[in-house]
Amino acid sequence: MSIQKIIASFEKHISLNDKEKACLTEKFVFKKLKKRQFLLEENEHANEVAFVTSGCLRSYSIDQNGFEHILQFAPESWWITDMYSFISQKESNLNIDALVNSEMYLLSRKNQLNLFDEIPQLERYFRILTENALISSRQRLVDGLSLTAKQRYQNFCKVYPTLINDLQQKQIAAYIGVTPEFLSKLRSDYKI
Amino acid sequence: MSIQKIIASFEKHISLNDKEKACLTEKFVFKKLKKRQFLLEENEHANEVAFVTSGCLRSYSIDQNGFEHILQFAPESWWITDMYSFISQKESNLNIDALVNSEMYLLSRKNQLNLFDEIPQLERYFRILTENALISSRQRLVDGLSLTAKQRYQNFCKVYPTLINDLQQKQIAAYIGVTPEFLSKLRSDYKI
DNA sequence: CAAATTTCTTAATCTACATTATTGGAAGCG
DNA sequence: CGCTTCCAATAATGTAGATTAAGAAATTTG
Repeated sequence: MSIQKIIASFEKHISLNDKEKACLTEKFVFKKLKKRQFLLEENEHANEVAFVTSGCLRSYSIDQNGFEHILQFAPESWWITDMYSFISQKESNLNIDALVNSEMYLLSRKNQLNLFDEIPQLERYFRILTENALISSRQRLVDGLSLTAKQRYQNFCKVYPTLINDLQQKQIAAYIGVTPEFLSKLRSDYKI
Repeated sequence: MSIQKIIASFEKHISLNDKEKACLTEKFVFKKLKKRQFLLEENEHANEVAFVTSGCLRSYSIDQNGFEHILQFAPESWWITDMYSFISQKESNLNIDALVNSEMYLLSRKNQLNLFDEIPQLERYFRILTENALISSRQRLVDGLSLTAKQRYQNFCKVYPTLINDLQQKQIAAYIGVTPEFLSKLRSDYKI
């Protein structure tokens, strides 16, 4: 069953006995989204974090001029939520939607906090997960400040080789921080 | 004693008994840095995380053209390290130095991991700390993609009103991602 | 305290990337 | 199956912010 993918993810960092696994799995709720459907919209509350078992989601903000800026892609076996809203339980500034038909398991903040008390190893898992997310977010900040658009694109191709084929160019553009037109130019220069 | 500032920081998120506090404090090592001295240099290993009790540190990377890009300021009661090197124990890409004479307590990764086992509440504290750091890092990413340089400067003034007086303009410029010349222009436009 | 160094300001010029517009092709849809 | 909507490519023009330079103010150092 696909919920095994969550267990597998946990067991990369911690070990769980059968009782703990049973306790865990009943806290998750299965959900399907069709392409373009939302998991979360701006001004809603992010009550859950999602573990994607198939497909691909993205989180993004929309600026004053209506442009989308993508914060995160979540393909299979990735977690996604609006961390700010999830933790503070305040209104979200982000949108999360499905780029293709997708399946996922949802864990509410309340259930997550209960799990932290019941299974301290789980708090360790999420501590490690968050540390790694922070490292990559900080690296992306440095890249945004140091690299040209072309270098950021080449970097993206190197870091996410599997995503490159599945994503539209406008999604990649909205992630690396350029217009689709300019990314198209970069790619055509690159071919020559 | 200034190590009380660490305890105070812990107690914002978790509660500790006297025995735990004693166990804790003996794991920290006091350190002073004079202005411009390094806590960490590129290619070294970040073996410790620092809790600043006075002064101000910064972490930054140096790009191909020799320009500095600041990732984080750490004034009093903030933590700072190169998370990537600290966790992976690989070579750091960052530098950390003191902007003014500073005092701090260092906690080694080894001691930190031991503390996580001895005092599970401490793992909770660092989980929360890392969650908050991730939220602000992601917000900064969005701001970098959505806002103009002027908006980022105004934002910085709003979010870090206490830092504005203590920091040189070139440090603020290296944080918000503009040249010192352009920040100077922004500020003169702003006054009129 | 004077010299040296660093930082800030101002201004002219330059460029990486945005904006706008047009076209052709692919994908969704009734 | 044709119609519509979306997406990628190309190109002309525009602009936020970089670069360069040089003098003034502040800070450091001997």
